[in-house]
Amino acid sequence: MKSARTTTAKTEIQELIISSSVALSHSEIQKSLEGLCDRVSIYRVLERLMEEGVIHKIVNVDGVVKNAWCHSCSAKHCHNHIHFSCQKCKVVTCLDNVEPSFKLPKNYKVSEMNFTLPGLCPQCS
Amino acid sequence: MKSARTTTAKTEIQELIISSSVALSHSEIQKSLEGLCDRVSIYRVLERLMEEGVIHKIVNVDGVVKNAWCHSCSAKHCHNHIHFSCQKCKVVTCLDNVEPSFKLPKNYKVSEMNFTLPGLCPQCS
DNA sequence: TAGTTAATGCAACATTGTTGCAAAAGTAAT
DNA sequence: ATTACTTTTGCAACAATGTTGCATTAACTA
Ligand SMILES: [Mn+2]
Ligand SMILES: [Mn+2]
Ligand SMILES: [Zn+2]
Ligand SMILES: [Zn+2]
Repeated sequence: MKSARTTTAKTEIQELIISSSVALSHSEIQKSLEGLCDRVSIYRVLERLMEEGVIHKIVNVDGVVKNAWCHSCSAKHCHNHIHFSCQKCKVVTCLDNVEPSFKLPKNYKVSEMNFTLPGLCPQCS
Repeated sequence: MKSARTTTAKTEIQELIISSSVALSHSEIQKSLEGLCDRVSIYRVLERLMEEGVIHKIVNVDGVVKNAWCHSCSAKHCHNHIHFSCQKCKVVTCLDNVEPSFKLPKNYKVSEMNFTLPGLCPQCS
């Protein structure tokens, strides 16, 4: 019965992600924290937040992993919304209410969805 | 006016990707080639094939980059089809004729599409 | 066949992420 | 407040992936 503990690192990282309007990468989080904790700890806190189901990861087209707070998924932890990835300002945004529809061939069992659209965001276009 | 040259490495890698029914990662290609060329050369050949517009990259949910031959995009180099990523056998497949539809907010200019669905493929489910 | 230059091999490096283990810190009971 | 217990952290070391510079090799052209 291991119980989670409230630490400065976890609180700070959590607040950072909650208050951010865009998804954050590990390196972006590290810069914001300014040496508050080790880089390994950031990975472990993110891992913990994932297990708690309060954040989700977005693997960008360039391979950079971004972390975003789960705003839309309340009861069941799902995120089948689209992510927009601006090629100019490098910002990744959750388009929480844009959910694509498609028809899959038989016998494919989907467990998750990962949609990322590179392009130009409203600010940059 | 630099002109491309036909080399063993390029020919081999190209044939490997063409004849494969699934998308291939760098390490998978390297294993198949059995020391035919340096790993850096593989990266450079893949880069070249990308520029030629004959292959496309798929960034998997686990961050692994897979390379696939462009079968569906003939004239214009586009790949707005879905990719299925089996969590059991780790295979990534292009579902060339599954194209999702969605409605984006104004002022977003999409240049590419990236759809990946993790789950269980027909063989594994 | 010789000259030109694209492509390669090699070493060195950067970035991202993982693991083991001892030290530190959070939590609850005394 | 002190103690005991266990989670979380810091550090070092490592692995995987990708990039760059430069000398050498090899493909194409004349
Ligand atoms: Mn999202
Ligand atoms: Mn594809
Ligand atoms: Zn932008
Ligand atoms: Zn499978």
